[in-house]
Amino acid sequence: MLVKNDRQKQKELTKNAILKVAEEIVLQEGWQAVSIRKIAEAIGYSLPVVYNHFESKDAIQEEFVKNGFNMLATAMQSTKEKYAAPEQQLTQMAVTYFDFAFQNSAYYKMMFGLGIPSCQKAREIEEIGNFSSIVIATISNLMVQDDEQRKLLKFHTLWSILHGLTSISMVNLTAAPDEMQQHILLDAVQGFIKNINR
Amino acid sequence: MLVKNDRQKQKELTKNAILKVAEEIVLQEGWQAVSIRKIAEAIGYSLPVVYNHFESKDAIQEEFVKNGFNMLATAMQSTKEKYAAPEQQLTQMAVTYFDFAFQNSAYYKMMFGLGIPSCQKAREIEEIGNFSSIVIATISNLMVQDDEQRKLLKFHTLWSILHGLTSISMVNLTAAPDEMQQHILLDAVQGFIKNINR
DNA sequence: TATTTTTAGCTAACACTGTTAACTTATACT
DNA sequence: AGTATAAGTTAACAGTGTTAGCTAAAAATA
Repeated sequence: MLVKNDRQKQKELTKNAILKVAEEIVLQEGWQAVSIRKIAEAIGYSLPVVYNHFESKDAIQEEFVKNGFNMLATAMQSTKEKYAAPEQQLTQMAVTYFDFAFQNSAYYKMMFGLGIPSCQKAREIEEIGNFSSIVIATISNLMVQDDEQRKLLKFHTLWSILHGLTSISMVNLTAAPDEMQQHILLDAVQGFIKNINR
Repeated sequence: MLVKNDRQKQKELTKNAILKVAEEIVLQEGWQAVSIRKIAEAIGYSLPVVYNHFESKDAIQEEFVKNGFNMLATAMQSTKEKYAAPEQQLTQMAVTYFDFAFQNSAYYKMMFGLGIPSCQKAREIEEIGNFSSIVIATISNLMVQDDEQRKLLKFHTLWSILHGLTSISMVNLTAAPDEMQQHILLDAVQGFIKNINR
């Protein structure tokens, strides 16, 4: 005979179990490998029990998104409190962001819908090389010293800026209006160009 | 009676038809909604015919990635040729990149495995707001003028930089070694800080 | 305490999915 | 004309998300 509180406690327990199992599968095989049946078996219940805790598979993903952003927010907040100067705060918060993404990659992938398109093969696609060359050639003309390593670094920086802006506004996470997008783009690229020779 | 050339022509034709159908479905419902059966019906053949042109569903996606990077490369090359000064080249190439992503969003989503996590709901998740506030508060301390609109712009710029770097190195598209990642990150963020007051 | 109501859990099914094996039909070549 | 080859078919396997309908146990009521 369970009191109301014990019930709720039990419910939360299995809910956490579900999320934990899902996280493990995501880490090893990706979100598409997560199945309600696998989860059910892992937590020792039959299939429809999962639906008592989550309305759908998408709802599980949504939980990851929410939890993920909460974890990220608290991590960055605590980093911020360790430093006084805003410059240092921002720089260290950037490191925290990056670390969070890789230490909790299951969450990060959910948060931005990264489907991991064949991580293994991605590097072998030569078409990407063509694209890189064109950009690197242009960057090269802006740089005073001819350091191959630095060119590569600058290329990756620029590509990150472009892809980041693009995918964030594509996933529609922000409420930024359309006319703002162009400003963000130019703002970021001009900052990149200004900083290109250190 | 078809000659060898006609055969190959026919084969390429249906291959293109497959890709076109896939593209349409991706645009309207996303990659996960693409099914071999839907494709087969749309091109007027039975199911296994699709497998004569593509080894698997993943192979179709890979074709999108390759074609996508080719299209992107040629678009950026042609933009580059329209300008003389490297600063202008780079700026306009950034615009081209951005435009490509949205005009060919089916391709771009494939190229980076963007799964579109509930585009509709994404904006309603308040957890994202918490995260934003923390970063904006820090950015605010670095800015001399107190323009709310500009703060938002700078936040999106920084977030784009962070997410771009993170997801590109997570998808493992680049051959950048691990110790370079940190450099890219700091390079980008310091460029951002330097440029924060225009 | 006995009876009803609510809850928890189950099995079984539906309508899909990617993928493949085995068969049939039409075309091309000797 | 007869045979090899290619093209295309149906049917099945193993898996997916999701739901309807049933059973057994616990909680609440009388």
